[in-house]
Amino acid sequence: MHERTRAEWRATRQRAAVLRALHLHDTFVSAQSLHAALAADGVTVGLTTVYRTLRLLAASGHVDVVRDSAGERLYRPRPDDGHRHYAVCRECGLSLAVDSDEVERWVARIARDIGFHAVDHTVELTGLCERCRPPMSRPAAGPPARRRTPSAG
Amino acid sequence: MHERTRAEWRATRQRAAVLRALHLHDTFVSAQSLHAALAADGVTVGLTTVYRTLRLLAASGHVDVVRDSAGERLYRPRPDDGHRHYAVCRECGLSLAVDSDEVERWVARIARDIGFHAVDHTVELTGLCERCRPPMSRPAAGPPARRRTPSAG
DNA sequence: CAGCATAAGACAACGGTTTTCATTTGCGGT
DNA sequence: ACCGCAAATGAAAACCGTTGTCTTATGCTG
Repeated sequence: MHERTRAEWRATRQRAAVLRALHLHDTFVSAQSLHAALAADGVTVGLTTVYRTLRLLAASGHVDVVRDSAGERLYRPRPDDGHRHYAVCRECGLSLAVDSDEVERWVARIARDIGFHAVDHTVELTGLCERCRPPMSRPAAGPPARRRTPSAG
Repeated sequence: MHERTRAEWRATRQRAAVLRALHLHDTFVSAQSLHAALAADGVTVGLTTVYRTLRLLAASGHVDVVRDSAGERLYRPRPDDGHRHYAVCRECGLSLAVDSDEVERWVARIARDIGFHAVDHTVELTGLCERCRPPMSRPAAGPPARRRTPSAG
């Protein structure tokens, strides 16, 4: 079978839109938020298509995926440096890439110790960023950052 | 208000059953598996009650919760030593408690570095245990361990 | 430009979990 | 031991994110 190297990624208005919207965010976003943002921008893309596109992007390693506490998948374009671990503020959604060499090494060692193969790992840090201080005894240090689900402006 | 220290955990047949069933397993189990196992044992407990009980146990820190790749919650009683991290075999469900001091320290340091407060972390290792070697070039070294969803025998 | 495989979109289906609400039941007070 | 009530149970429906189905539309390649 002499398959010519045909384009494995067809360029469509919708995919471009999803990509663009995705890159407008500095935080992890859910498929639904993205769809809503698109719609709010007057761009009509089917929810199904958003899901499909994100799934493709995730499968091809172009975006990172985390799960929030409710089990919802949140997406974010993977930065050039290949970072794969983040600390996510559970108040405003701010996500910071985190130096993860140490965990990688730790995981590798554990895997060897217990005789596990093909070990995959999930490391998720959630907390409150500096702007979203804990509610207890808050000295009113400015308003907390906005919540996720941005207006995609 | 002079509240007598009243039992904040009412003893019921159902809760005892869920607890007992939970402790019969050496692996993480889903609420549904547990419910099925109970039923197979002739113990009738509503699925709702299983969910509720597990939620309570998780909230009070008596069980650990992980999420499988499908987003399903899996539960396991927390051992006395307070371990909270496991390596789970994605083939047979075998779970091994893992020395997690190093991650704890790592998490604490990261939290300090980036200025996050009240940081919570999820560390999940999934792989193939020794009995469930990778399918590629397997030397037929005995059958893989049974899958999860045990018969609660 | 034609043909066709791929993609989009609307909608239904799915699966796990939670809510609802009427009914039952532990448990503390008397 | 009995009462009463808040807490717990359970069946069914609601929920919600996600995926499947199937028809129509549309890039792409020849």
